[in-house]
Amino acid sequence: MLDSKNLRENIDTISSNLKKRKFILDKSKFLSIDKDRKEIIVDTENLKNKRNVLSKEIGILKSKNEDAGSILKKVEEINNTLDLKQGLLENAETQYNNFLLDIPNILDDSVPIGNSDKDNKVIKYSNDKNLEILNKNSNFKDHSDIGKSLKLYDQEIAAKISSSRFSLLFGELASLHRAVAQFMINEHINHNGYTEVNVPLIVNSDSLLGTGQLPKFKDDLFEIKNKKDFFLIPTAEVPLTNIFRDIVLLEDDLPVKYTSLSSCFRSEAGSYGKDTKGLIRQHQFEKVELVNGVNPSTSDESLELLVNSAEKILDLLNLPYRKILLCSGDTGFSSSKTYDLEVWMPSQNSYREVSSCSNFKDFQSRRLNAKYKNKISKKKQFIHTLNGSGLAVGRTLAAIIENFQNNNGDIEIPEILRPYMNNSKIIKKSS
RNA sequence: GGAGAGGUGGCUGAGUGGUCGAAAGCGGCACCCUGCUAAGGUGUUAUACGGGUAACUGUAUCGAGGGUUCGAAUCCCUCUCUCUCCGCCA
Repeated sequence: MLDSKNLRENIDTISSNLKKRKFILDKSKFLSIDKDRKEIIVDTENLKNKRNVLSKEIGILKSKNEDAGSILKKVEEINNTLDLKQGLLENAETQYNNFLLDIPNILDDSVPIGNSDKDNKVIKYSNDKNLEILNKNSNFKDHSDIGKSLKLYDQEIAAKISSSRFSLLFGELASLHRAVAQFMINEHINHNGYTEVNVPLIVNSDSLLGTGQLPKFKDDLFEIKNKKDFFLIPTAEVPLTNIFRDIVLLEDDLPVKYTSLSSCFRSEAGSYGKDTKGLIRQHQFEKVELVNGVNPSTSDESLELLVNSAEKILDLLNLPYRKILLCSGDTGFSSSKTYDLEVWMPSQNSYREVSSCSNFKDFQSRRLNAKYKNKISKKKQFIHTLNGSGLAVGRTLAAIIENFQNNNGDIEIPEILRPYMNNSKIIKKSS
């Protein structure tokens, strides 16, 4: 949510900024909504003031045992008009709030202008030497076929147990999955300054409103039916970021950096027929999430650090990937600037997103009411929040399987993961 | 799941219908004192939004939402969270 004061005072600048992401701000509508609301507020406040003054007089008269009849009548009149105004006020407030909630975040100046993902800017390609080796593999298969032929992956049984878009991993592939997750979160804890948090996987609607999944993106969520106001988390961003909701941090405590390995649940409504094979698009998947609450003066640097932490995982796994700066048209609603990391998926001959790192500035913290106390001004100010995946575990596993497959269908275990796999080097078909 | 108790300012804790945004203490801040010295004194100290150059001033907020009333921290209803006991349980 944008700062309404800022919007009022800089409406032209903000409007042209939002235009970059194809959002047309109805300036005159905002100004009139804003003005109407204010007039009604001033109006009702004045009436309330009158009532308060008169009520006090009544109290004084009554304590002296004097008659307060005439004043009572006046107050009654005031209350009647106040009742009428109340409806108007509520109406004006809803209009005002809805208008503000529908406005996306202001884009950072460094975000390239563009319409779609085609206009995203590639910052760099990494580890691309693997690419050549892979292209020479004549028996090349996708990760789900490799898993199946090793008898370590099954989607059909998962469909029986649950439904489509679920998977079962067996044996060493299950272990490898766990190893990937362990490795990732350990990196962030041990080398990137993160505090591990174990979070609730079920959250209430307030939390989802705070991070922006609600009200706009309800269809993407799993809602728990028999328990009202319960949802499965689509990402650990929700519980982690909501740690900051309604609290005031000390400036010296910033930045606060939390990480969590959690399951994530997404309904994937509207993606029928897309990525039906394999681990790419599942209703349930694991992800290591990184969340920062920072001093507003340092959030630009924090975003770079955050994306570097995620990149390092791919580097250490020696997976080919590219780093992308999303263009104005592709940057998410709440984000002011977003980097994506995309890992090379040879079977699809394309790069697939494994991480998305965003700086929300004060857009989320305003909704969350997440503040810190400024040491100099002693004022409470909104923190800046950031988050990023570090990384999506299932997709990373798929990328490992595909990029580290051998001609004979075995999977080589990336060196950095071997300590997590009893030092074995390879996953072979058991005969 | 059953029974009970309770949610008041940074903290502790008064306040059961009327000059209560809220006593007192602690803590914080400012100044003063400097032979009561790991002390003493005085003052000050919530947040959000609005009006005013400013002094100042208005409205709202005592877990949340609704209700009663001219007037609610205080009465009624619903919800929620915490604590204690019992049951169940990984």
